[in-house]
Amino acid sequence: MAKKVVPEAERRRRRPTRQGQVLSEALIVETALRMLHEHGSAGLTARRLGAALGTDPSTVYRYFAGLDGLTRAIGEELMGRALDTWRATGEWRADLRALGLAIHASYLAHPQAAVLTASRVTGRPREIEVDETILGILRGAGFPDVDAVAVYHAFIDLALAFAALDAGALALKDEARERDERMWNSTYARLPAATHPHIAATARLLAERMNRSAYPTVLETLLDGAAERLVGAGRLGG
Amino acid sequence: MAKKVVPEAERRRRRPTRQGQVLSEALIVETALRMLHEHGSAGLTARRLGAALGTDPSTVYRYFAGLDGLTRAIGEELMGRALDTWRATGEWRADLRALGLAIHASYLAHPQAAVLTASRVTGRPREIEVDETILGILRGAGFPDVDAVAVYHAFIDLALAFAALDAGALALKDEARERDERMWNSTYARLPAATHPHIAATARLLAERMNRSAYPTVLETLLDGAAERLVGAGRLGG
DNA sequence: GGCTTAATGTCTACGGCGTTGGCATAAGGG
DNA sequence: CCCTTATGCCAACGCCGTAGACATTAAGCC
Repeated sequence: MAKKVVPEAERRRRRPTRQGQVLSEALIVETALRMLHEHGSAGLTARRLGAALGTDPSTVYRYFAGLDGLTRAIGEELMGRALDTWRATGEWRADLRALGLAIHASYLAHPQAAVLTASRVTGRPREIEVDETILGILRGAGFPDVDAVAVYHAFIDLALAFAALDAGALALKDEARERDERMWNSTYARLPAATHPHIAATARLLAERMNRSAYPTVLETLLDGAAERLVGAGRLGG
Repeated sequence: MAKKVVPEAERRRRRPTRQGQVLSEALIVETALRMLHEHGSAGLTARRLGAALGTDPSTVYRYFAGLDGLTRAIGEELMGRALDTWRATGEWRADLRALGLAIHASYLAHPQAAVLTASRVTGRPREIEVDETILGILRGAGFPDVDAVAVYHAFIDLALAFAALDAGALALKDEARERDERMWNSTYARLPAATHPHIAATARLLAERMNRSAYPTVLETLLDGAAERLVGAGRLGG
């Protein structure tokens, strides 16, 4: 832990860096995102961040409790961006679908960052806002609380899990360019039918499909399941 | 990259370490897994591994192309273990369910290792074997190739994505003990109903549910969806 | 059994990392 | 205008992954 981290809200003095840069949490997060894009998911280092900000590396520790704290703030930022692009329509299925895709897309827009953050629960405001929103959609649609919580749990974990998985693939593609991308066209497509009949038989279909995300399909399946739960509950409840 | 990595199969000379240890890929992977358990997911370092093996750290590079190569071998090992605990029954739904749960369980048995490997596609033998198995189950059950591939894609990505997500939570719990675990009982349970009515209304249900994995539920939903796809295809095809 | 050769383990070193503690300084309140 | 202290800067610590040169010894051959 650094000496003491002053929360952004209580910050008064804004002493500029030797190079004239005035720091803030937002600026640091933004710069970190850019560095992740430029140098890959392992490229976020205090020293490089300092250089990019025109600052001594250790200054970052006045704003975040270590790089780990910065990482959590980045996750919070991505979640916030998802929420900002989303609009409610009142139709629960459409709203959930759009929100799920927005979260997924927001993380995939910064795959190198997503790799670091998507599987972490931060408990920060924007993340809580997303949770509240999802529960609101479900309870508003008439799901009994037990079902609303069950669907919420599946929904949010699905979104985050696929965000992390797909971001991993995408980040790898950017970093170790194409090595992985061609796996399905090279390694898998060349397996002999004698030892791997099923892969051999479907190689073309696999190559077509495996470079896309399974998330939209799985999400739709989940929504189907939820819809059935809803009519079931309706029958019982009223 | 190290100087040159000799594949395990072509290894002849087995010169023991100064401390009498005879090395092998298997021994190194096993030791790495133990170290991950003992020191957490960031605790796998060449130096520590060397110490645990009674070896100079750089020796590891004779067996793996860097720690990254070792990491991939660990992933392969976990996937192999999942396959080894699984038995086919001939009933596609039961077989898929069991295989999915086996993969998930195998990774969660070593959460710190799973965090490092679950979102990486290795293209190594046991991983390919799993893929072949899944496709075999689906095609054997009568799924047309297009559907088999679609369900396969959703199935394997779902298993890996949740393995990574849940392992992340579990590894965190072991390392930063309970800080995260109590999130749902502390942070979330204390949100005022005025600002977060839906979370407040369901706080008790959330606390109960959020510390378990959503994977079994989601997997079941996916299998439901697949079953409907199958009867649909049956109607069209025959 | 002795010789050769190259596989394997060991040593040393490089550049980079996160993080801390002490210090200088200038912003803002009075 | 002075005081306080938040804030930025500096130097240093103990890690890290990994490469290159070197030492040793097992295996293959006669």
